[in-house]
Amino acid sequence: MIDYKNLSLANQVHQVIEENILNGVYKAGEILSESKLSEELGVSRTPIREALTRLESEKLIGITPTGTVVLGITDKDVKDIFTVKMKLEPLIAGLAAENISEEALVKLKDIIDQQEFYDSKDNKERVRNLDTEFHDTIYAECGSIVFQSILSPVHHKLLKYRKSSLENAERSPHSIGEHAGIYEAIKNRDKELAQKLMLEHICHAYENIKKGTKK
Amino acid sequence: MIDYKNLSLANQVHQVIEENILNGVYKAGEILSESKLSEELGVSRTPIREALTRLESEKLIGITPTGTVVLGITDKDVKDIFTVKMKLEPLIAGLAAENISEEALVKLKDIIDQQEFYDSKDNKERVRNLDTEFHDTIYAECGSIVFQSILSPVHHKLLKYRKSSLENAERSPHSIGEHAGIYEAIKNRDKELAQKLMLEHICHAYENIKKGTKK
DNA sequence: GGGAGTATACTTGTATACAAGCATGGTTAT
DNA sequence: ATAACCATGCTTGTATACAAGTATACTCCC
Repeated sequence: MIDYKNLSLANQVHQVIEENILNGVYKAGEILSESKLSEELGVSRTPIREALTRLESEKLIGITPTGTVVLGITDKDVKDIFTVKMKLEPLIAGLAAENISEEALVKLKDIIDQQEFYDSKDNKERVRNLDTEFHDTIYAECGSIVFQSILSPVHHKLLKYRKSSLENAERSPHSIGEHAGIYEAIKNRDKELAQKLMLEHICHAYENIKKGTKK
Repeated sequence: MIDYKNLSLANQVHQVIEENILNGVYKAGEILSESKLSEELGVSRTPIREALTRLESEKLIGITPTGTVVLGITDKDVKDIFTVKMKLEPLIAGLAAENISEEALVKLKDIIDQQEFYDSKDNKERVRNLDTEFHDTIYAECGSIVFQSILSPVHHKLLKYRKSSLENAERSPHSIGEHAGIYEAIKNRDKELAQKLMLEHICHAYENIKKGTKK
């Protein structure tokens, strides 16, 4: 399977703008102009528009004939996202335990190993990106395009909040340990355990985020 | 709130292509060409591309540098969609019972009245479109952009299957009756009842669809 | 006849030019 | 001074031209 993502300017633009929104560089309420983005990023309006179109379907921005406004995500959105994750993601973990391929198992193990490595090097950003990769891999291997298409964008939106959570020095090793547990359960094809551990993993992540946003 | 949907060619194109995919006019595996769509629909490639970009994020098509392939939805997707709906939509109904505005209540009532009217006129298509409007209104009124953005596209994907279900002569009045029950519960701000009735409504719809696809 | 190489006709991806609408600010007239 | 009107510069929306890559089919050579 060829990964075309690296080839397209529009995809790169999408990632950049998405990250800027989630990290607060483009703040909620701010007006984005296609022309300005075009100049800033050094590409024409066409790939910019394509990226904006996708960001709109993710509800991160709102496009009107008179301007494009940043919506971003609120604390309430985060709460709702975790509600969705708690309801659906254990199911996914169970499905993955049934359907995952051997290559994907190797990939999951590799992600966990890398997470441990970069955590020991205190490279938070890599750990965070690998967290996304871990969950995305499970989404991709559950065998359901419906669940994948719902959870993948939803999980991505937690970027900023995962950032504050995983930068909590205590949370990071716990999270990686939980990943390892989930991996083992999936590897052993233990559907029930995978579901249980995934639910706990999400609950812990949410509790940690709540702690982080309150202080 | 102004509805800009009617103004844009790209939105119209999106609707047309989406409908053609869901209704099987464009079959799974078929290759769509931007140029051909452009000629067929009488617009330039630009709005076509915008529509295809959105359809890709809905996972109804897959875009590669060598062509655009129709993915459509399978029976398994429908099963997964109902799993998602059963998990999330009762929550939404409960939230709507808490948050819905008076105008939206009037709108829901009006939708139900129209459904009864068009059902008596045997206008299945209008009944079906009103079903979408009923659920979309509840999504919009639950006060959560996250839930709305997940459930709205997911519900839309059932178009073809809703078609076969609601064209079942017996299901249609039942469905409308269930809508009325949900409306009453939301109007009375009875959260628990709204949740319960919504779950039942979805279960019935799914059972009916299963019956329809098996024969 | 079969195989290799090339040309052609597609595909998506990108850039740019043009159109229409709106908001804002300046200017002019009262 | 104030109000109305007009022009200017923005916005998104659309069309079109060009670029790069690929698959296929045809032709030529062996």
